[in-house]
Amino acid sequence: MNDAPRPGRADAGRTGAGEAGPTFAPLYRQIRELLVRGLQSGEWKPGEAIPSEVELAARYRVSQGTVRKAIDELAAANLVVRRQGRGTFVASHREVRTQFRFLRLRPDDTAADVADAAQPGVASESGQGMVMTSRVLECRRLRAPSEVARALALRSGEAVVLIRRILEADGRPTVLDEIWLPGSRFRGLSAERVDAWHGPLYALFETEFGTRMIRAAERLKAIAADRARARTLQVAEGSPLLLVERVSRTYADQPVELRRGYCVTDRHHYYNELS
Amino acid sequence: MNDAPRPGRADAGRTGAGEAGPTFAPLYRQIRELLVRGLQSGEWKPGEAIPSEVELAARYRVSQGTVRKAIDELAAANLVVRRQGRGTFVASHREVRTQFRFLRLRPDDTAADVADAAQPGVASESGQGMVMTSRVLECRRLRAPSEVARALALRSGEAVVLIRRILEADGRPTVLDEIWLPGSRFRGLSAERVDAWHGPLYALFETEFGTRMIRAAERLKAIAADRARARTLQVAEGSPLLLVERVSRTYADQPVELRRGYCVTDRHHYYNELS
DNA sequence: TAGTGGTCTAGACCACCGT
DNA sequence: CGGTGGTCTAGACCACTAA
Repeated sequence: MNDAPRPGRADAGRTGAGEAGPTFAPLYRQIRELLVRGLQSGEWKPGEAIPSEVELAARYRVSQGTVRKAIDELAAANLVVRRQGRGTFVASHREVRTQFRFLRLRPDDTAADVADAAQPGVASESGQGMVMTSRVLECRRLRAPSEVARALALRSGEAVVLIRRILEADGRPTVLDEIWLPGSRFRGLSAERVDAWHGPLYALFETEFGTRMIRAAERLKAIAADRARARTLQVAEGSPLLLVERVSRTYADQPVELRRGYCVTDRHHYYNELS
Repeated sequence: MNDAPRPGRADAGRTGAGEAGPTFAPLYRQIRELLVRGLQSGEWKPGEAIPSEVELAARYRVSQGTVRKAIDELAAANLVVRRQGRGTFVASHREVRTQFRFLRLRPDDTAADVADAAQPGVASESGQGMVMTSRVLECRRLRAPSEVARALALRSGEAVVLIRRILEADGRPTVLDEIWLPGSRFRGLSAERVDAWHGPLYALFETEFGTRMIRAAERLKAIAADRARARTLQVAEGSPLLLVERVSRTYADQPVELRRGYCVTDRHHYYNELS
């Protein structure tokens, strides 16, 4: 990162210094991006430890404090998990801590939620009993409809995979998921493969297809169940359903999943915390 | 915070050291709590600057770095806003930056949202045109129903204020809000007062009643419009509505608002980002 | 015991802001 | 210009974990 004893200059050795590009980022942000590149390239895989702070400081010729600040941001973005005395690990959807991060639907009874939620971020972790069983209705490959192509940043007509599945809670159909994935990333994906997998879908994607979902944006609407979906969810036609439309992204903000979840919210609700 | 030259001891001068209480927090966390107390007590009011980092460091006999880390956490929790070269300011619902923080309903057309959202937190700030006009239907005082009392941590039967209002977008009724507030905190609140106020409701609460909403938890459901609400919202009875139930809290996690918003989501959606 | 992340300090310099 | 937050460093010590 720097070559000689540096007199505290904040921008020594900046990438692209002096060029027309965007304003230059501080050192710790450059380090952060280098680390992200390491994660993206698979240099360090989910569940594994990244090098220690001192080692990274030596590698990049930077103080430990600077590396620390870089890692702090990665931890805040849930790309990495710190464990005192052990090291810093690449986040994985296989771990219990993180696997409920993208699952906001909860059973109503949960005494937690609105009631307590004394600790800002911690309350969400208590969501345990959420054992919904998945049943795949179909999994087929087709050409992307234009609106799916747009969401996934594909050319219209490119190959995509469509998974339709039901999530059941206590034997009751609760969520109908329609999941669109880019065909190129998910070659061998099949209904059997999904059904055989025990655990979160994102863990399957991460382990078997090397695609880690990093963040997502959701739009929620209340809609009336059409005939087909009402039937599938075993509710009356016209019943109110919560539609959760999600676009998930991996490193470099590349969209890799479009998901529409149609949720029966008689016994469940979507939980969110604002701050 | 400490008395003499301290040899790097991490827990010198801890509050309650040696007692049975919870495990002791690091220095910067104690400082953070002191600052929160200052905010809570009104020592520094919304919009005002808090003392500079060096001044606080001197006051608490701590290094600037420790104060900095404390303030970092307050900034992360949106209690405070840093402005380089100017100072650190108490967050206020009167400011444009923060006033859309608790408003997740957006018009569908928004080209942003799911489509781009290139920067995690930044995308949300673009929500500008959200100019919905408020019309108060009623504002009355009554005894808290048990379930409202529970949410607001009041004794059942204590005085509460109920505000019912309509939010209109482009002249169309879009949200029906039922807002419950503890009577004790909101003495002079009336329909006229709310109607006369231009700007976010939370800005009114903050400025006129000294109650700042810090964070909130929401539960969302899709429900069918009953006769009364359908009429108010000018939709067909049985139409799907997005019910957003929110409990807002102020300092010390005290609940001070229970709000139920019934949203027509034909032209709008609830937006959320996961990470 | 050795290695890791976590805390705290002290001091330097920078970028930005208002006067 | 002086003051503020922002970056970076170097070094000390702590708490925790695993061997």
